[in-house]
Amino acid sequence: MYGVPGTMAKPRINTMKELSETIGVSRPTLSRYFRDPSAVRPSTSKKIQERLSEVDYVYNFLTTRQNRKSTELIGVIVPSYKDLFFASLIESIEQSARDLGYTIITQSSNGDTGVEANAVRKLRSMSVDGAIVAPIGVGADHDAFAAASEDFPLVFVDSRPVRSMLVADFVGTDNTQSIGAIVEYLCRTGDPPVFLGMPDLNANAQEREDAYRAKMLALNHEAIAIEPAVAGGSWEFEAFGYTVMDDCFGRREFTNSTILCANDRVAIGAIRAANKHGLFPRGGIAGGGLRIAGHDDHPLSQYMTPALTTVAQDVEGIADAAIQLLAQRARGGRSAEAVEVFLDATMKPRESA
Amino acid sequence: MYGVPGTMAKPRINTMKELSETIGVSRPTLSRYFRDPSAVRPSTSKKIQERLSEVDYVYNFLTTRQNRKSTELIGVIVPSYKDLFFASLIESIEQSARDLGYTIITQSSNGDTGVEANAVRKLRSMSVDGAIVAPIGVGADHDAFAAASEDFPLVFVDSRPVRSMLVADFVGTDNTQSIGAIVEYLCRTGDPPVFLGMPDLNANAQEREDAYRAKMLALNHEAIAIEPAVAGGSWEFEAFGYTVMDDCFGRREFTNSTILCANDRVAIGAIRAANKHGLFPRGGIAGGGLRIAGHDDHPLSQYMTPALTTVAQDVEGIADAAIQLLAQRARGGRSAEAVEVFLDATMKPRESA
DNA sequence: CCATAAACTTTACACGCGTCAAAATCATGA
DNA sequence: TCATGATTTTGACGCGTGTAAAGTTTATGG
Repeated sequence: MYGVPGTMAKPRINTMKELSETIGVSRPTLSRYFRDPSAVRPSTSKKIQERLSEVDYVYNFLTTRQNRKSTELIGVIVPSYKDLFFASLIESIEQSARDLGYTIITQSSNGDTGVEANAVRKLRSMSVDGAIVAPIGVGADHDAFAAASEDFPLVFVDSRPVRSMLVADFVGTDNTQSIGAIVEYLCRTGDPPVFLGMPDLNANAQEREDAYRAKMLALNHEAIAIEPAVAGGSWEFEAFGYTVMDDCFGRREFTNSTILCANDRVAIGAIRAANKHGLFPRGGIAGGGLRIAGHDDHPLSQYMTPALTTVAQDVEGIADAAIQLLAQRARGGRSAEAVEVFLDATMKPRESA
Repeated sequence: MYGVPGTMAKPRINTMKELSETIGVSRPTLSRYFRDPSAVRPSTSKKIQERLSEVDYVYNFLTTRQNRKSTELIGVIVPSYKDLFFASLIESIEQSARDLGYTIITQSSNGDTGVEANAVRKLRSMSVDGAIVAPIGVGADHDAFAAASEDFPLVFVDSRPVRSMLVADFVGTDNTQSIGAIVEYLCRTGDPPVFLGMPDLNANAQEREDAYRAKMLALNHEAIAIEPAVAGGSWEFEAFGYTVMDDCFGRREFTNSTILCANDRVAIGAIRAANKHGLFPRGGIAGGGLRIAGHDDHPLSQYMTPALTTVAQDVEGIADAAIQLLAQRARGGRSAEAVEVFLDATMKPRESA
């Protein structure tokens, strides 16, 4: 089937043994060539290379990985694909990994700790060299992670596993710095902000609120957290932000405030609520009354109206640091001490605050 | 490292042989048990199950797949993770696949045909049972796909491969129906729309414009496509939509038109441009003048201001149909004829038009 | 042309599991 | 208790590749 007009297919070679016969070198030599082309004599290397281009040979991924001491596989688990922050993270991880010759196995835990545990188990069964996990946090399967960390290095990103889970590497944004920066900015440019948290699904929820309170205290302002009228157990952050603020604005509360949201997706929902209530009159530009700010620099935040003022996480930096750390651990090059890498976020002042 | 306080780890079992010894059954019996627990005597099944819960055994994924006739691996290739349409698609695919016992290998081609070809090659090396590909289209590596389709069934989703590439299965939205529906809606509720295309990166670009022209013709209206002032070679659709319309609106063109965008991401950029120019005065709600509509029902489209009127693709339906089709092909249950499944999209009238 | 080292070939075993055939054991009913 | 059939065990081979040891060929320098 699948007729391919106009091209004649190269002869298909299925195994390395077969290939070695048609190419005229021994199988071990081929094996060495694939591991490192410069490990064989230049004339041989050239010969292999030439014949290789004339046939259609694909190495057997499964078998090679089984027999290598290292599978060069790295697992990635995120709570959701449908979150552009995680999507950006995966894209960066895939690129950084490609450069180092790693293959990425991505899985979504779908915000479900059971699915997350299964994903971790699958990574164990695949003998990955390491895993990068953006954890769910609340209700995580302690044992699954503990067992996995016996098998391979584990680097948490975005948010740290909840307290007392296990001591492991972490790469992420320093919430104290990032929230501190935007609180400072907001206080400097207008009213001190109130805080709209995110659903309590991972450590960032608490950390960012704590960072907000600390900075407000340091700046001698009263910290005020908006009490959500709805239970926030879901990862639908926009809906959360919208519902909570629609409720507030409906009661004419916070309609003239500066609102710092725990992340951009919540902020996008909040902006939507504000626009519904007509609270950004000047063509969408904040004008001294209501202001809304976020956290993360979500790819669409600049397309909101008003364009969302936020702090940008260094996604590429996080991805790169996580991969590097994993690679070092895999080579046994790091101390046994858990490493925590905190990257700075940078202010993105735009229209909304 | 990674001290785990308070829990005593179960004894680690590495191989099936080891497991069979500690459990007291033979290895082949275990193998049969894992394939189908009901294939062994109930008493044996129970015994295995009990002992299994007392130890920490993970099967070797790599080895099992190597030896099975079917790897139960399905590859997925998308042009980008940072596009919520594809992200939704992947999430749905992963779920549908999970139900059928498949493991998904996801890769992003990053809008690069070279990367796409490599991804296809990797899937071949992994001996996947099949692959679901949202193709780039323009400049695709014909040979890579042709070779792959010799190895395993290939289902294209979202957009069909460019003409003459190869005859393969397709699952996606019927652009004629979806564009037709929204053109009809727009004509019925206001001015007939002009069309703002998407960068010419896959078949949808041309198909949707064709569908627009056909429907306009059928409705006896003049078809007008906005000529983009910028070259649109990138997947940054929001930037494309914003730049093109910012340019138009700056010249006071189309400021009072109904604009149908080829997809929501373009529309989001266009809305941003409109808001920048103050073209949605009534608190963001379209009021008979400028109207903007999209295509896809991007997860954030309802949070735009004005909320984006669009047509929703049946993402779950696409994912499910693709997996089902692949599963049937893998079992050899389908004819050799290429199958094309077209799903209907549903109108999502909101505020923007 | 020969000594020497580098590169190669040959041969062999390993990895962990699927799978098959033959032998041994078990459960069931008469 | 025994015959019978179902289940399990034993032993073996296969998958495609990594890898090591031992022997053979090739390149290099004198």
